[in-house]
Amino acid sequence: MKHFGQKVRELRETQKLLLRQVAAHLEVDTALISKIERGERNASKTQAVEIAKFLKSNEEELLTLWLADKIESAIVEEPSVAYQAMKIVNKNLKK
Amino acid sequence: MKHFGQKVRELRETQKLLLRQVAAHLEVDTALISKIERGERNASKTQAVEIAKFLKSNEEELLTLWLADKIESAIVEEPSVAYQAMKIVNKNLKK
DNA sequence: TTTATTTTTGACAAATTTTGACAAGCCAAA
DNA sequence: TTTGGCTTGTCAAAATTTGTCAAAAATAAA
Repeated sequence: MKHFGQKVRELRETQKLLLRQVAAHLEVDTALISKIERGERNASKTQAVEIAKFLKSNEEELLTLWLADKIESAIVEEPSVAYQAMKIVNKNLKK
Repeated sequence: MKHFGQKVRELRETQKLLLRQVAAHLEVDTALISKIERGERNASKTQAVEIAKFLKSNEEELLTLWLADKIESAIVEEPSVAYQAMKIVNKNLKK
């Protein structure tokens, strides 16, 4: 399963767009988009939404990948119990 | 399913300990423990481990609750796709 | 009730983390 | 080589987190 940045890069390249063009749309530095695509930085939610729009992608799909990345970041600190913890969260989600 | 803080409070009260005593062990202010038990603040991983030891609880169980809280915090920003995102994380976990 | 003890609350400064820009670097194509 | 696109490292500013303090509130003891 792809990460947010990977998906963004894929979309961007398919559409033959430059980092510069995406950056311009978000009004940020090109370097930042580069980092986001390579997973070195996480996009803010706003940025994720803007990117989705600009790349004419399914917004929900991209936000899902974006959130998955965030969850994975949280898990890094204690991967050994990640599975069990996810189960708990799932249970809590349903309420 | 309980949250980390709830479980801590339960353990502490069962053992008839005061916030002050737990706080002393972690060398932090009583107010902080109060906040942690009520879920107003998240404990650091170190604190979680120290609390588990002091309350003679199963360390893994407490860490699991602790991580679940962290994941839930991450999810708050975009709950609508949480379930799908969790699925992705689960898949990635298995690799 | 008073009094004493414990817990909670809100505000705050300090510490830490995150953020994005900038500038210099790399690499491939011309 | 030069050019254009992307990457990298570093930095200050901004934002968030952290824990303390003092005071209020709740609880328990007298």
